[in-house]
Amino acid sequence: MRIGELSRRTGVPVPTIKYYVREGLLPAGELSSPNQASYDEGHERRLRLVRALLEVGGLSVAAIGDVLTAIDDKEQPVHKLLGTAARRMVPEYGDAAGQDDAEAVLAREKVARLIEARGWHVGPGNKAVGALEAALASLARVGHGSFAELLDDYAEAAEQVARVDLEYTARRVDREGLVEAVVVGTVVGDAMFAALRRMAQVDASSRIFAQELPE
Amino acid sequence: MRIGELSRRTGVPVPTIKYYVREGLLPAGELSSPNQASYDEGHERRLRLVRALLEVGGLSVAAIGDVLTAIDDKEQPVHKLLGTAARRMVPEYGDAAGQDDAEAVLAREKVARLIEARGWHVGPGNKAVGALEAALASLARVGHGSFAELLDDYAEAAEQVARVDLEYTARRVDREGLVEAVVVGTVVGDAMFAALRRMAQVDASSRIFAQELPE
DNA sequence: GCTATCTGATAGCGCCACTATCTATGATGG
DNA sequence: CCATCATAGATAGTGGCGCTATCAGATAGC
Repeated sequence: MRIGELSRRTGVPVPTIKYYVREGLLPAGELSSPNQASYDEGHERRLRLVRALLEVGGLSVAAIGDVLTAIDDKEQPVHKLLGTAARRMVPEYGDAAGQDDAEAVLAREKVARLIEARGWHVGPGNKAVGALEAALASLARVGHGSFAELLDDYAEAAEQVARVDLEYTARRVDREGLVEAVVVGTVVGDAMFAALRRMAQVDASSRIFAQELPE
Repeated sequence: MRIGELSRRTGVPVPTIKYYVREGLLPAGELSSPNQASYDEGHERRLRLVRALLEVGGLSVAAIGDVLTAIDDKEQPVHKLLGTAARRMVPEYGDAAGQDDAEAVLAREKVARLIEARGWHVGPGNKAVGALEAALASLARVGHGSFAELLDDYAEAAEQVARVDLEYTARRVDREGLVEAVVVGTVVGDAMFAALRRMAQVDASSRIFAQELPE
């Protein structure tokens, strides 16, 4: 198919597709003549993936580029690859936690204790660890440090979710499918859970307020 | 305190503080003379809240402005206020789901069935519902529609989290504290859970890969 | 041949979260 | 009292990002 049809099928404007190709998010079409290129279902699929990561996952174009480059690198062993993928999918909270004040220190301790208690095999270099520390430090700074008491309940729920996530990815057989499943699952899974949490919150609070305010 | 000290205490540059005041995120300092204003702990607290919503929550300045305006509006009844707060804290997936193709229709059905099965009291106008629909539609479009099979497990975990969220907010007595707790809990809670999920995933997959690749 | 479409390249746009600079004023310390 | 510093308020500018517009030259398909 030509670029116009690709655009029509996916709803992505032609100049935007070209932009993605320039940025390395999408391989160029195969040239049949100096100014004619043809695109296949692989391109379409990749393009939809890019849009999902952008719109649902909120990833930046640069981050998507990194993740996809890792996916396409046939050399890298799978577990390393999953690492890069995961690393680029966590937003940078680096400077947010990097204040290194009392709250940051306490947050690090709390996270270390949690990991210890859970027996999790996660190194301190993990970005998610930093993100969690940043979140806890931030809570303390805004005077909601006690929200951290819910940490264990959150962790419990997170373990449940991670379990089914892993079951899902375990179904994949081929390498590319596996990594893609991880990427999609991680990114879209976040959005899914956040939405479900909101819905469950609304439901729970409507039950409470319905009693108190029966108007 | 003067603006310089506020800046030092929070690590936010003076021009940025002024910018926030202009944008309505922060009330102006009390003028003691035409070019001297004093700020108190209330300002400091609010400023920290703004930074938390920006850095951890990833909210836009405009969204934060809306949420804070709602918090400060002493007229509005609490439940309406919680509504506005929640509405502005969900990113706009509107046009992402708005393709109205087969996937979108199926996603809507799935979500409706889930709400039905869970007995949740959530209207279809709820933004979280739209976000979930968008996520599911997106999954289907990238060929990972079967990820939606995990929906029920996700919902279960979300209910657990929402339960403890509600318990936390129920402790608040004063109006402002309540709303703030909801805002902080929602926004930072998302980040917290996402980080925990990553960590749990890493742990779970390390257990699997440790067996397969005992290097 | 004619029109619609294409490639590849370059430049520009709109938004956003700041940041820089300026003037006029006042605070502060020796 | 005066030099120095900080401040308020206003306006303009910056850098990054995700596109979007425009163009020249070439080709497709009728």
